[in-house]
Amino acid sequence: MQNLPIGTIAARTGLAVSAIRYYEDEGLVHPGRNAGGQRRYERADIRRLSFVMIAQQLGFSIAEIRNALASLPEGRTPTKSDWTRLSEDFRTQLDQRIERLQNLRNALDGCIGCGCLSLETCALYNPTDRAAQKGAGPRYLLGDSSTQILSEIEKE
Amino acid sequence: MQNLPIGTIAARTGLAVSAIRYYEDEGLVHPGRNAGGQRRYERADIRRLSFVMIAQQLGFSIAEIRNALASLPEGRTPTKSDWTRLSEDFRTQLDQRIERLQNLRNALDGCIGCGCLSLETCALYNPTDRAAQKGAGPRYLLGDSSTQILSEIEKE
DNA sequence: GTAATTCCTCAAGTTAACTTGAGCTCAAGC
DNA sequence: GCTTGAGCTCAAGTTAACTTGAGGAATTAC
Repeated sequence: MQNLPIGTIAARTGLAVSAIRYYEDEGLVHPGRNAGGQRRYERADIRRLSFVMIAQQLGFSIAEIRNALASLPEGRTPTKSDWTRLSEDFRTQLDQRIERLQNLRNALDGCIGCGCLSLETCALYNPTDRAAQKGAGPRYLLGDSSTQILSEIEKE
Repeated sequence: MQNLPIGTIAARTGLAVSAIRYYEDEGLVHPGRNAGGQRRYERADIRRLSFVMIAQQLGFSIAEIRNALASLPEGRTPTKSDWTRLSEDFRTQLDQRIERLQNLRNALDGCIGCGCLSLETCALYNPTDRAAQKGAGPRYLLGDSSTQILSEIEKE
């Protein structure tokens, strides 16, 4: 339970040995060492690494995953409630991603989908109530970094 | 309509000039050249590049976007129905992504969320009806490449 | 007890998606 | 008509997330 070598972890997670070592460099796992200096993992690390893989699939970066994993205890094997807490935060982020994708899909349906990209009334340009936005200017679906995409689509 | 320089395109899309040139190398736009050898874009290219930006936001790779754009005509300005066709395919892919995220969220709710990662009945392991899966083995939520994640979660 | 595995470190390479810089040419303004 | 801001090309650098390789040590198997 306290002494699994890296090859075993690799076999059981499907990760490459090099990837597991990389994750250690990135602070996602913290295996111990045996007398000969080889890494020794606990069973809990398999779950930890599985979480990393799932999160990666969902498009989270290693930095974000490290952040999420920070809520797990290092000294002891995580309990159910440790995992629950972690996955609640994680779920919140997931929900946001899903919502964003859905908003975009809906907007695309009404905008690119109808070929109307150039219209003033384009849903991508003004998802909510246009009249209500005076001083601050319009808010966009894609977030701040993409503001210009949409205002430019409108101009065309 | 036929002679916008790259700086104008950059200003109107919010893309960096270097990014626009990069997209040309990647085959996403095909501007003409003027007598002096400078790139000259059409208005339609702004929409084309806007589409690239939106697709990027949605997590599509340049290769995927190039593929999607392949359904647009090169010789003439795309019509409404050209865009409609493109965005229908695109929407299908979007729908799949959203569905996948939702499946995962639901599975996480019932699995990592409850701390049950080790259970035989784990939703991540067997999202549908386990009894119905005999010869082919279980199907997983994360897709083929992640098969091992989930079977290993179950073992733990 | 030795041969075959497995593991270790550290440096360098890889892919995607761009940016930066050098050195040089075009074009637009006054 | 020349100065100055755009553009051009091509090579090299950048970040994320890893992989590959070299050279050597620890384990395991028989």
